[in-house]
Amino acid sequence: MLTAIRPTREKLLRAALTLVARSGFEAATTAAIAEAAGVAEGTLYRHFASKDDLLIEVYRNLKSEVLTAVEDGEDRAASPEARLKRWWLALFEAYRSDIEAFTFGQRFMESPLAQREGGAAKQRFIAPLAAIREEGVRAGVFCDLPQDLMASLFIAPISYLLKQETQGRRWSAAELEGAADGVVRSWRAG
Amino acid sequence: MLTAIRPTREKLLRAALTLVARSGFEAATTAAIAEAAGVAEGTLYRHFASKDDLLIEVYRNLKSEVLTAVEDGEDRAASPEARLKRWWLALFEAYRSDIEAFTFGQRFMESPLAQREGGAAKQRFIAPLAAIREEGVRAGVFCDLPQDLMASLFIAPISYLLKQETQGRRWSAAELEGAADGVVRSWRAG
DNA sequence: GTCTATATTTGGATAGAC
DNA sequence: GTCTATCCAAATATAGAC
Repeated sequence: MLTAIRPTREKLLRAALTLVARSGFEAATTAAIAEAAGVAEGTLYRHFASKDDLLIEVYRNLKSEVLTAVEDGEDRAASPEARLKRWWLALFEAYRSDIEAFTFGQRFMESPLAQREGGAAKQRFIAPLAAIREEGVRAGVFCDLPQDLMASLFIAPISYLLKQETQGRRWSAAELEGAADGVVRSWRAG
Repeated sequence: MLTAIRPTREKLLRAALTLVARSGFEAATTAAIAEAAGVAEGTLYRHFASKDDLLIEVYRNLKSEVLTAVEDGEDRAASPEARLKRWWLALFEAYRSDIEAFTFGQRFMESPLAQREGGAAKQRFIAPLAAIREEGVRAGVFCDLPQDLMASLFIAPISYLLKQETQGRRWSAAELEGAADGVVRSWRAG
């Protein structure tokens, strides 16, 4: 993410992301962001109207990146269960590949800025999942609970396992397989 | 929680909790906390050495309250699967009964203060869960994945579903039953 | 576009009267 | 124990030279 088309702007975005991920929102002052980006504090305001705008931009960028990475791996021919498992693993890997971005996202969502953002990105994540669920419910392999509940059973473990990776726990491929299988079972008709 | 043995102190603790839950960590300034508690700003420092100490105290109190509430409902005679489900529902209800405390906890854990707290409370949550898992693995009903992975599959949906309750989604008893059953299935041997 | 310097506000914390 | 008044540091944002 954050390609170098507009170098200073991208440096500021990545500096803010890194600061928040490593030291929390409190640490991401305009002075600290500018210093980490290697520019003067005043320069920040040539690229963003405010600090909040900068942080919201960071969040939108990273959501977009993760989504693009995940949408690639789809396989529409497979069974609902296989597709579910594959998508779970793909989403996990997408976040894991930029763990600082993941941590930023977690913190952003617990900040007051989250309300200003709106949550438009969320729907793009939900839609493909809803399609898999629908197909599985029709086939009788998935239980017929509300979509938002099923989505929570799917996404929550990703978030929790990644949080532990930020704290030093590294999940092996076999462990992730096991977790993905667990998530698939949690969706199964009783 | 926050009984009225030391009224001013408890008012400050609850004021801080409410402010963080409703408006985020940024909003919980010493001025705002004191005003919400109905005392002067200087008074805060008669009861706590610093603002951080106050917030850490809030967190420790709420963890302790939730744990006490949950430990009551244990039933050692039941099957591992039944105990797991019962404990999941009990933990959900314990947090739900003070949803502001839950939100505070989420935000606290994403703040730099989390590192200072240490996470001692976590072990008290894990231990009973580990016992249930052990028994189920021996009986061959649960799959044999690492304890921390199993714990994540268990706790993560609680956190996610509660977060949605803070945003207005109210889960019915039937939906929670369904979610709990899903969690139990996620633990089952493949 | 970027820098230096600075205006302005707000935050955490303390002093001292009551 | 509580309040009023205040100090000091830090944070956001702007002005103006280069």
